[in-house]
Amino acid sequence: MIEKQTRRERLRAEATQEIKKIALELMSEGGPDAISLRAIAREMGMTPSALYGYFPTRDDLITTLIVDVYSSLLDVAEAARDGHPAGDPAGRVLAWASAVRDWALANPEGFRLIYGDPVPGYQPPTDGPAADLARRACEDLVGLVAMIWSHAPSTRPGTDFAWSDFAPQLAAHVREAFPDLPPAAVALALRIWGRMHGLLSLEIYGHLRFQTPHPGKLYGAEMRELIKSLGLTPPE
Amino acid sequence: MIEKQTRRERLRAEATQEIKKIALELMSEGGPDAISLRAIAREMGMTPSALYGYFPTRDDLITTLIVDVYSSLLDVAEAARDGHPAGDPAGRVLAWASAVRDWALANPEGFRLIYGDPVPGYQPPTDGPAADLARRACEDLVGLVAMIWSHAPSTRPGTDFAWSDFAPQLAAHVREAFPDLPPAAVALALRIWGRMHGLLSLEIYGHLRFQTPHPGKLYGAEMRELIKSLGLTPPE
DNA sequence: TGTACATCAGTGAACGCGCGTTCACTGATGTAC
DNA sequence: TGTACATCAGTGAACGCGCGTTCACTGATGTAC
Repeated sequence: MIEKQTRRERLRAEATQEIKKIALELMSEGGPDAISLRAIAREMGMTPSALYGYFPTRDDLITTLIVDVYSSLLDVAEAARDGHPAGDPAGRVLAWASAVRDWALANPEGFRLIYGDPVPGYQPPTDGPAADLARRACEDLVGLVAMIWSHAPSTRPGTDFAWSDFAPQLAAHVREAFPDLPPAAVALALRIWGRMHGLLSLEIYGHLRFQTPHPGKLYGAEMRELIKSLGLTPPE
Repeated sequence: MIEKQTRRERLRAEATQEIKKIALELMSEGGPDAISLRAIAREMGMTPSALYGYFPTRDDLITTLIVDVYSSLLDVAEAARDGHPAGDPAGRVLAWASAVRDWALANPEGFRLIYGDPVPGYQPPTDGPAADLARRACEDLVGLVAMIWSHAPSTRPGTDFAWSDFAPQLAAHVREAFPDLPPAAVALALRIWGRMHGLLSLEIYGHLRFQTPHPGKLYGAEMRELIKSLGLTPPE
């Protein structure tokens, strides 16, 4: 009996998964606004109203989609980073950065969902799970920078940053987790984020198409130069 | 009589301008898909069908908008660059980069129009004026790098790039315009583009909101470190 | 300067479309005795 | 094991909406004599 109850739940979970999968496919074909409940229903051979048994509203679907997709990105990136030992900071950073790009190329719709124009009419919640994930991404980066900072204390970007240059919540969190880290390290983390995001979003949005057939080479060069500028030696 | 003929044309030009202005306002309020002929007509106190006297179709409006906006960005950036003498490469680069950011902050809708998700259902032409403008932007950047290259031949990013790493058209154009420039310089130009675009699009799309109250300081630090890494000394 | 005609900006009604969402319902799947 | 009931996934019709685009038209502005 419990098993049968579970069967219903399993079917329900599978249907939910299929809805999300089809939503992403639709988006990959027609942009963010192609995610319509009617189109999903059509694709699934269902009635539009049937979807209301799974998501109370279209915006809830979108929110769920973003959280799912963002989590998967971070999971993949963190796993790649942790594939290298703590003694190999350059390897950890490069693995993390490469994983982010690989994921974005494999899931361009997901990348657009997270970083692109908000879906028409969709207002992202300022708190809640999505904001938590953004914070987690930022913490990952600061963690990587902290690791580098402790390994290669030689050359440092000299720009003077103060804790007041960052959001209070971020500043407080960093100072607690990494008491020895100066504000300039946080600035560096955000700048690294910018460097990755820049080449990546140009590539994903097709703006490098007419410039280079090997966007990955640019990305790699950028990351390796970053490593070098921090006093570490990148792998071959 | 010619004067009266001209008057009609002037009114027509003014109406065209107003259509475009309102389209951008609508987009700034409601995202790219808020650009609807009906909404524009509503805002102008006209009938939707009246707009067909100015643009044959909605997509033509969008294309015109993109070209307009992109041109204004490049005009502003080039003017800022040319406000510094040829003997001051760092000044020229920084002025150019600052102007791009200032423009983007003043015209976030324009930035999204150029670099964001394509407007739903809109397919950007692979050639034509929009592609020309992208090429012009790229040439500006390569020009700046060429200028730096000739001023500070000391430290060079060592990554090995070949001409085959770039689109044939771009490679040919650069080799003709700057015969002494190595492929690595073109790679550097694209990487600089990425650095600017990264922080800028994170800022414009609101992803830095919860991280820092002074995104401009990050951008400035990034640009000044770039200058330094190329062996130039940034202004104070 | 005055009249007859041409131009052309804008009107208003209509078309077919896809959308999110609601609501009363049917019928199959699971549960309790 | 068999029957009576509850649950709940999915149906199908309907709502009101905004959209791009068309088409025949009106009426003001400009032109030619």
